[in-house]
Amino acid sequence: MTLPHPTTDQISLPLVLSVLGDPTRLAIVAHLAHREGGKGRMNCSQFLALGSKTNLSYHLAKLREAGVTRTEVVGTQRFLTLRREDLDQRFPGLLDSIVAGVEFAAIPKIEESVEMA
Amino acid sequence: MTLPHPTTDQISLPLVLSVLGDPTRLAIVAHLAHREGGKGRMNCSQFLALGSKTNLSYHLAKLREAGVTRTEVVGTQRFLTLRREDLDQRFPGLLDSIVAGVEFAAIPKIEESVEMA
DNA sequence: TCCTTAGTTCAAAGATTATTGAACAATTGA
DNA sequence: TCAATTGTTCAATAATCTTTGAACTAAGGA
Repeated sequence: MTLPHPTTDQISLPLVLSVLGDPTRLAIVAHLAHREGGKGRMNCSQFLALGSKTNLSYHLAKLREAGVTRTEVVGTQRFLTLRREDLDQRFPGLLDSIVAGVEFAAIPKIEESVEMA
Repeated sequence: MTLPHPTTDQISLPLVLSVLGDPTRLAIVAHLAHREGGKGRMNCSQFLALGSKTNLSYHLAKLREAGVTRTEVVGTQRFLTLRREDLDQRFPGLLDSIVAGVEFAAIPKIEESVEMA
Protein backbone atom coordinates (compact mmCIF):
# COMPACT_ATOMS: atom_id res chain seq x y z
CA MET A 1 0.00 0.00 0.00
CA THR A 2 1.23 3.45 -0.88
CA LEU A 3 -0.01 6.84 0.13
CA PRO A 4 -0.19 9.70 -2.40
CA HIS A 5 2.95 11.83 -2.55
CA PRO A 6 3.62 14.71 -4.93
CA THR A 7 6.39 14.19 -7.46
CA THR A 8 9.51 16.26 -7.01
CA ASP A 9 8.51 18.86 -9.56
CA GLN A 10 5.08 19.18 -8.02
CA ILE A 11 6.55 20.43 -4.75
CA SER A 12 5.48 24.06 -4.38
CA LEU A 13 7.54 26.63 -2.54
CA PRO A 14 4.67 28.61 -1.00
CA LEU A 15 3.05 25.38 0.13
CA VAL A 16 6.28 24.10 1.71
CA LEU A 17 6.76 27.42 3.48
CA SER A 18 3.25 27.64 4.83
CA VAL A 19 3.31 24.02 5.92
CA LEU A 20 6.56 24.60 7.80
CA GLY A 21 5.22 27.83 9.23
CA ASP A 22 3.23 25.82 11.75
CA PRO A 23 5.20 25.19 14.96
CA THR A 24 4.03 21.60 15.38
CA ARG A 25 5.03 20.67 11.85
CA LEU A 26 8.30 22.53 12.10
CA ALA A 27 9.09 20.58 15.27
CA ILE A 28 8.34 17.29 13.51
CA VAL A 29 10.68 18.22 10.67
CA ALA A 30 13.37 19.31 13.12
CA HIS A 31 13.19 15.94 14.87
CA LEU A 32 13.35 14.07 11.57
CA ALA A 33 16.33 16.13 10.44
CA HIS A 34 18.04 15.63 13.77
CA ARG A 35 17.97 11.88 13.29
CA GLU A 36 18.80 11.66 9.63
CA GLY A 37 21.19 8.86 8.93
CA GLY A 38 20.69 7.70 12.47
CA LYS A 39 18.79 5.26 14.56
CA GLY A 40 16.16 4.13 12.13
CA ARG A 41 12.87 5.52 10.96
CA MET A 42 10.25 7.19 13.08
CA ASN A 43 6.63 6.25 13.34
CA CYS A 44 3.74 8.56 14.09
CA SER A 45 3.33 7.54 17.71
CA GLN A 46 6.74 8.84 18.56
CA PHE A 47 5.44 12.35 18.00
CA LEU A 48 2.60 12.11 20.50
CA ALA A 49 4.33 14.67 22.71
CA LEU A 50 3.51 17.20 19.99
CA GLY A 51 -0.23 16.64 19.82
CA SER A 52 -3.10 14.20 20.00
CA LYS A 53 -3.18 11.17 17.73
CA THR A 54 -5.87 12.69 15.55
CA ASN A 55 -4.13 16.00 15.34
CA LEU A 56 -0.82 14.38 14.40
CA SER A 57 -2.54 12.48 11.65
CA TYR A 58 -3.70 15.83 10.29
CA HIS A 59 -0.28 17.50 10.49
CA LEU A 60 1.59 14.51 9.11
CA ALA A 61 -0.77 14.41 6.14
CA LYS A 62 -0.03 18.09 5.49
CA LEU A 63 3.69 17.41 5.50
CA ARG A 64 3.27 14.48 3.15
CA GLU A 65 0.94 16.33 0.77
CA ALA A 66 3.35 19.24 0.56
CA GLY A 67 6.19 16.87 -0.35
CA VAL A 68 8.19 17.49 2.80
CA THR A 69 8.02 13.97 4.17
CA ARG A 70 7.62 10.48 2.79
CA THR A 71 5.33 8.02 4.55
CA GLU A 72 5.94 4.32 4.18
CA VAL A 73 3.20 1.95 5.25
CA VAL A 74 4.53 -1.15 6.99
CA GLY A 75 1.88 -3.24 8.65
CA THR A 76 -0.16 -0.96 10.85
CA GLN A 77 2.63 1.54 11.15
CA ARG A 78 3.65 4.51 9.06
CA PHE A 79 7.32 5.24 8.90
CA LEU A 80 8.32 8.79 8.25
CA THR A 81 11.34 10.22 6.52
CA LEU A 82 12.28 13.64 5.25
CA ARG A 83 12.32 13.97 1.47
CA ARG A 84 15.81 15.38 1.79
CA GLU A 85 17.03 14.65 -1.73
CA ASP A 86 13.90 15.88 -3.45
CA LEU A 87 13.84 19.07 -1.40
CA ASP A 88 17.55 19.71 -1.91
CA GLN A 89 17.15 19.26 -5.63
CA ARG A 90 14.10 21.46 -5.89
CA PHE A 91 15.13 24.17 -3.40
CA PRO A 92 18.85 23.94 -2.71
CA GLY A 93 19.82 24.98 0.78
CA LEU A 94 16.28 25.60 1.92
CA LEU A 95 15.83 22.64 4.23
CA ASP A 96 19.24 23.09 5.82
CA SER A 97 18.73 26.77 6.51
CA ILE A 98 15.30 26.11 8.00
CA VAL A 99 16.45 23.26 10.21
CA ALA A 100 19.45 25.29 11.33
CA GLY A 101 17.10 28.08 12.36
CA VAL A 102 14.92 25.95 14.63
CA GLU A 103 15.59 26.52 18.31
CA PHE A 104 15.89 22.88 19.11
CA ALA A 105 15.99 23.51 22.85
CA ALA A 106 12.55 25.06 22.66
CA ILE A 107 10.68 22.18 21.08
CA PRO A 108 9.20 19.28 23.05
CA LYS A 109 11.30 16.17 23.37
CA ILE A 110 9.82 13.07 21.82
CA GLU A 111 10.07 9.39 22.60
CA GLU A 112 13.14 7.60 21.42
CA SER A 113 12.39 4.83 19.02
CA VAL A 114 12.07 1.60 20.89
CA GLU A 115 14.37 -0.99 19.46
CA MET A 116 12.46 -4.22 19.10
CA ALA A 117 13.85 -7.64 19.84
CA MET B 1 7.69 58.97 11.99
CA THR B 2 8.61 55.34 12.40
CA LEU B 3 6.54 52.23 12.20
CA PRO B 4 7.07 49.35 14.63
CA HIS B 5 9.59 46.76 13.49
CA PRO B 6 10.78 43.72 15.45
CA THR B 7 14.42 43.71 16.50
CA THR B 8 16.66 41.18 14.81
CA ASP B 9 16.50 38.67 17.63
CA GLN B 10 12.72 38.96 17.76
CA ILE B 11 12.40 37.61 14.24
CA SER B 12 10.71 34.21 14.52
CA LEU B 13 11.33 31.40 12.05
CA PRO B 14 7.82 29.96 12.00
CA LEU B 15 6.40 33.44 11.56
CA VAL B 16 8.75 34.25 8.69
CA LEU B 17 7.88 30.95 7.01
CA SER B 18 4.15 31.34 7.36
CA VAL B 19 4.29 34.95 6.21
CA LEU B 20 6.26 33.93 3.13
CA GLY B 21 3.93 31.00 2.53
CA ASP B 22 1.39 33.39 1.08
CA PRO B 23 1.81 33.81 -2.70
CA THR B 24 1.14 37.55 -2.68
CA ARG B 25 3.74 38.19 0.00
CA LEU B 26 6.23 35.85 -1.58
CA ALA B 27 5.83 37.77 -4.85
CA ILE B 28 6.46 41.05 -3.06
CA VAL B 29 9.64 39.69 -1.51
CA ALA B 30 10.77 38.26 -4.85
CA HIS B 31 10.37 41.69 -6.46
CA LEU B 32 12.25 43.38 -3.65
CA ALA B 33 15.07 40.85 -3.87
CA HIS B 34 15.21 41.18 -7.63
CA ARG B 35 15.91 44.88 -7.31
CA GLU B 36 18.27 44.83 -4.38
CA GLY B 37 21.14 47.20 -4.93
CA GLY B 38 19.30 48.54 -7.93
CA LYS B 39 17.13 51.36 -9.09
CA GLY B 40 15.96 52.81 -5.83
CA ARG B 41 13.39 51.90 -3.27
CA MET B 42 9.90 50.70 -3.94
CA ASN B 43 6.72 52.19 -2.61
CA CYS B 44 3.48 50.39 -1.93
CA SER B 45 1.69 51.58 -5.05
CA GLN B 46 4.15 49.80 -7.25
CA PHE B 47 2.70 46.52 -6.02
CA LEU B 48 -0.88 47.28 -7.03
CA ALA B 49 -0.70 44.55 -9.68
CA LEU B 50 -0.63 42.10 -6.78
CA GLY B 51 -3.79 43.23 -5.02
CA SER B 52 -6.04 46.08 -4.01
CA LYS B 53 -4.64 49.01 -2.08
CA THR B 54 -6.31 47.87 1.13
CA ASN B 55 -5.18 44.32 0.70
CA LEU B 56 -1.59 45.36 0.04
CA SER B 57 -1.61 47.44 3.18
CA TYR B 58 -2.56 44.28 5.04
CA HIS B 59 0.11 42.09 3.44
CA LEU B 60 2.85 44.70 3.73
CA ALA B 61 2.07 45.09 7.42
CA LYS B 62 2.44 41.32 7.84
CA LEU B 63 5.84 41.40 6.17
CA ARG B 64 6.96 44.28 8.35
CA GLU B 65 5.65 42.74 11.57
CA ALA B 66 7.43 39.48 10.82
CA GLY B 67 10.70 41.35 10.30
CA VAL B 68 11.01 40.52 6.62
CA THR B 69 10.79 44.07 5.33
CA ARG B 70 11.57 47.52 6.60
CA THR B 71 9.15 50.36 5.93
CA GLU B 72 10.43 53.91 5.83
CA VAL B 73 7.90 56.71 5.97
CA VAL B 74 8.78 59.60 3.69
CA GLY B 75 6.04 62.13 3.24
CA THR B 76 2.89 60.29 2.25
CA GLN B 77 4.86 57.37 0.89
CA ARG B 78 6.24 54.24 2.45
CA PHE B 79 9.44 52.93 1.01
CA LEU B 80 10.07 49.26 1.31
CA THR B 81 13.29 47.32 1.61
CA LEU B 82 14.14 43.75 2.47
CA ARG B 83 15.78 43.30 5.87
CA ARG B 84 18.51 41.36 4.12
CA GLU B 85 21.26 41.77 6.71
CA ASP B 86 19.04 40.97 9.66
CA LEU B 87 17.59 37.91 7.98
CA ASP B 88 20.99 36.67 6.85
CA GLN B 89 22.34 37.05 10.34
CA ARG B 90 19.41 35.34 12.00
CA PHE B 91 18.80 32.59 9.41
CA PRO B 92 21.85 32.27 7.14
CA GLY B 93 21.01 31.22 3.62
CA LEU B 94 17.27 31.19 4.17
CA LEU B 95 16.33 34.27 2.18
CA ASP B 96 18.58 33.35 -0.73
CA SER B 97 17.24 29.83 -0.99
CA ILE B 98 13.67 31.07 -0.84
CA VAL B 99 14.16 33.79 -3.43
CA ALA B 100 16.00 31.35 -5.68
CA GLY B 101 13.05 29.00 -5.47
CA VAL B 102 10.45 31.53 -6.64
CA GLU B 103 9.35 30.98 -10.20
CA PHE B 104 9.83 34.56 -11.23
CA ALA B 105 8.18 34.04 -14.59
CA ALA B 106 4.97 33.04 -12.86
CA ILE B 107 4.45 36.12 -10.72
CA PRO B 108 2.73 39.27 -11.95
CA LYS B 109 4.90 42.04 -13.27
CA ILE B 110 4.78 45.27 -11.34
CA GLU B 111 5.19 48.90 -12.31
CA GLU B 112 8.71 50.12 -12.69
CA SER B 113 9.58 52.89 -10.33
CA VAL B 114 8.97 56.21 -11.97
CA GLU B 115 12.05 58.35 -11.81
CA MET B 116 11.05 61.80 -10.71
CA ALA B 117 12.41 65.00 -12.16
C1' DT C 1 -11.33 -15.88 16.92
C1' DC C 2 -10.68 -12.03 19.98
C1' DC C 3 -8.13 -8.34 21.51
C1' DT C 4 -4.66 -4.91 21.03
C1' DT C 5 -2.00 -1.70 18.42
C1' DA C 6 -1.44 2.01 14.94
C1' DG C 7 -3.39 5.15 12.57
C1' DT C 8 -7.32 7.22 9.56
C1' DT C 9 -11.74 9.49 8.53
C1' DC C 10 -15.64 12.23 9.52
C1' DA C 11 -18.29 16.04 11.19
C1' DA C 12 -18.48 19.77 14.20
C1' DA C 13 -16.59 23.54 16.54
C1' DG C 14 -13.17 27.08 17.18
C1' DA C 15 -9.67 30.03 15.69
C1' DT C 16 -7.09 32.54 12.27
C1' DT C 17 -6.47 34.80 7.84
C1' DA C 18 -7.63 37.11 3.77
C1' DT C 19 -10.41 40.34 1.19
C1' DT C 20 -13.46 44.23 0.55
C1' DG C 21 -15.54 49.03 0.70
C1' DA C 22 -16.20 53.12 3.30
C1' DA C 23 -14.22 56.46 5.89
C1' DC C 24 -10.21 58.57 7.46
C1' DA C 25 -5.38 61.02 8.03
C1' DA C 26 -1.31 63.26 6.35
C1' DT C 27 1.51 65.34 2.92
C1' DT C 28 2.17 67.77 -1.29
C1' DG C 29 1.37 70.71 -5.22
C1' DA C 30 -1.52 74.16 -7.58
C1' DT D 1 -6.83 77.09 0.77
C1' DC D 2 -8.30 73.28 -2.17
C1' DA D 3 -7.60 69.15 -4.34
C1' DA D 4 -4.96 65.18 -5.39
C1' DT D 5 -1.90 61.57 -3.86
C1' DT D 6 -0.51 57.84 -0.66
C1' DG D 7 -1.65 54.86 2.38
C1' DT D 8 -4.15 53.33 6.92
C1' DT D 9 -7.98 51.80 9.87
C1' DC D 10 -12.31 49.78 10.75
C1' DA D 11 -16.01 46.52 10.48
C1' DA D 12 -17.96 42.91 8.04
C1' DT D 13 -17.64 38.90 5.31
C1' DA D 14 -15.51 35.00 3.30
C1' DA D 15 -12.44 31.55 3.33
C1' DT D 16 -9.04 28.46 5.59
C1' DC D 17 -6.91 26.10 9.05
C1' DT D 18 -6.70 23.69 13.48
C1' DT D 19 -8.38 20.81 17.05
C1' DT D 20 -11.39 17.39 19.04
C1' DG D 21 -14.07 13.00 19.98
C1' DA D 22 -16.40 9.18 18.07
C1' DA D 23 -16.30 5.70 14.98
C1' DC D 24 -13.70 3.15 11.95
C1' DT D 25 -10.06 0.02 9.29
C1' DA D 26 -6.30 -3.03 8.99
C1' DA D 27 -2.60 -5.87 10.78
C1' DG D 28 -0.66 -8.76 14.46
C1' DG D 29 -0.41 -11.51 18.43
C1' DA D 30 -2.49 -14.58 22.06
